[in-house]
Amino acid sequence: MADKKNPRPRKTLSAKISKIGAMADAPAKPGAGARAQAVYRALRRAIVEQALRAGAKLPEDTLGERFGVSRTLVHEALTRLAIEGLVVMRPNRGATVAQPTLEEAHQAFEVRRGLERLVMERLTGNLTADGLRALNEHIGREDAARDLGGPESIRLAGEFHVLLAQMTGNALLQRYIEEVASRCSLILAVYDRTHSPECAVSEHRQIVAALQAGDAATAIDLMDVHLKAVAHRAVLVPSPLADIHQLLAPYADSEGL
Amino acid sequence: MADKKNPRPRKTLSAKISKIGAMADAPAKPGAGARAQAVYRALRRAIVEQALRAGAKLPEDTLGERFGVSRTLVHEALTRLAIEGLVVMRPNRGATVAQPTLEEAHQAFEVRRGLERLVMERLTGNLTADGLRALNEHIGREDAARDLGGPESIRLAGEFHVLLAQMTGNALLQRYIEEVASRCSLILAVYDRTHSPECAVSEHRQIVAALQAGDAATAIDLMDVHLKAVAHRAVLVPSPLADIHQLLAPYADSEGL
DNA sequence: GACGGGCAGATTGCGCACAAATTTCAGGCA
DNA sequence: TGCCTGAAATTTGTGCGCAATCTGCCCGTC
Repeated sequence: MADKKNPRPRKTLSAKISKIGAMADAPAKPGAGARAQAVYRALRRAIVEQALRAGAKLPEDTLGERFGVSRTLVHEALTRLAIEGLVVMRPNRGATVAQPTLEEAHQAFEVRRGLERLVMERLTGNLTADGLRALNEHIGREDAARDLGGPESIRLAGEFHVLLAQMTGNALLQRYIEEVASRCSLILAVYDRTHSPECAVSEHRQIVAALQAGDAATAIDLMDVHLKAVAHRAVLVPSPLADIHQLLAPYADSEGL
Repeated sequence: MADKKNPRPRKTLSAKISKIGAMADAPAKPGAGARAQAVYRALRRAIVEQALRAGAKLPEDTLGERFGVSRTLVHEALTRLAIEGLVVMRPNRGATVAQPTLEEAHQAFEVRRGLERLVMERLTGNLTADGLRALNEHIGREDAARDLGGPESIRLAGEFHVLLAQMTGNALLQRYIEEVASRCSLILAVYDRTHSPECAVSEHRQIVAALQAGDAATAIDLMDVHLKAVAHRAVLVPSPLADIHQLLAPYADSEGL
């Protein structure tokens, strides 16, 4: 009632904010700029855990509706994922979950080896008691998730490496490891149907042991072997459906297409 | 359109778009999504060449006005630069050119050493004749720009490393090198008042020579020494800010904005 | 004269709408 | 039957505006 200057039907969107905040790790705070981040994290996890398969379409409208935000924020989240290589955005054609080629897979693992080597060098003999406990705890979770099947265990395996990177105290290194680990997870999702987390977990144990022992050379070597093993498994078992582009490459080339 | 039996009624436009996206200096017609990219590149160059000093404010309105685009696109460009660490965006407070701390500087150079080592490993003994010529050509340009002073020569020094990364054929590695090299350029802009490109150029020469000779160990070592030498000059130096419109004029022109 | 409230200007956060480009689909013509 | 054509339906590109937030300034009070 009161004055006519008081038409205030704005404010209508606050309710949805808390929903977004709840699904990510942000509290029920109406923080500015936090919602795009939340969408970004949600999508990233969905991709890494294969809830969104490689090649899946990601229409901004649909996602915005689902998350309760406008296309603006979805677009920002997608842009970010595109920069990280988890999704591809083609002009006027929309975004889809990326389908890394075999070559891209090799490149990702190559870069990853270089970065993880830095982590090993940095961490050897520098593990705190807290850090060591956190690592063992995480490995325990990996162990527990081993029977739960692929998605969860793929994510945990990646997070082990992120945890290591975190302990270096090098924020940039951590970011790069996060990024390349996500990408590698996607690659495994595409190329490695029979992900066998058992060996990965035991390899993680060995790496931690070498770090604890202060044996840099062994730690680096173990990490290298570990990553090569993971990459090798993936390459050996290509999924025909997802790999169709790669399979047809020579035939397309031979016809000049 | 009579005799030509080209079966691509729908391919025409997409081909045109990708062409526009591919060319780096065509100010004529803006393609989809290309304008945000142009703003991004203009700002990135402006920062790397120190036209925009560390700490400078970057209001979306002002930049949009200067580049002739709306805040939407400026915001996208700034977001990207923020992800790369060249600018800082604080909620509701706007974006500024990043001011890396000494610790961040060390971290950046540490990661960079790891990445550049990968490049050296990859390139040793694998330089093509074309590649070698391109490298020498570039070094020639660095030489020529040596007398022209700071900005140009800082940019060229960074691009030398990008050129090397490009030759590995590893797109991800190239992207990371571009990113970390930009950041290092900003760091040098902040901490290194007496940038002496002379030694850098001669070091670049030595690196190419080692690569050509196929001497991996030497190449890696040279690169390591080179980066450590560059990083070693860390002296704090405050500097005033200047008018954004004028500073950005050449960068806007070069992108056709 | 210093401190605190708050008012005004400057900027960002973000939803929204219109235009352009793409894909889909229905009908028409060899 | 099948390809070509074109219009409708989707979906992205991007400018725009309002509300919220932040900052600086002015002023009343102790």
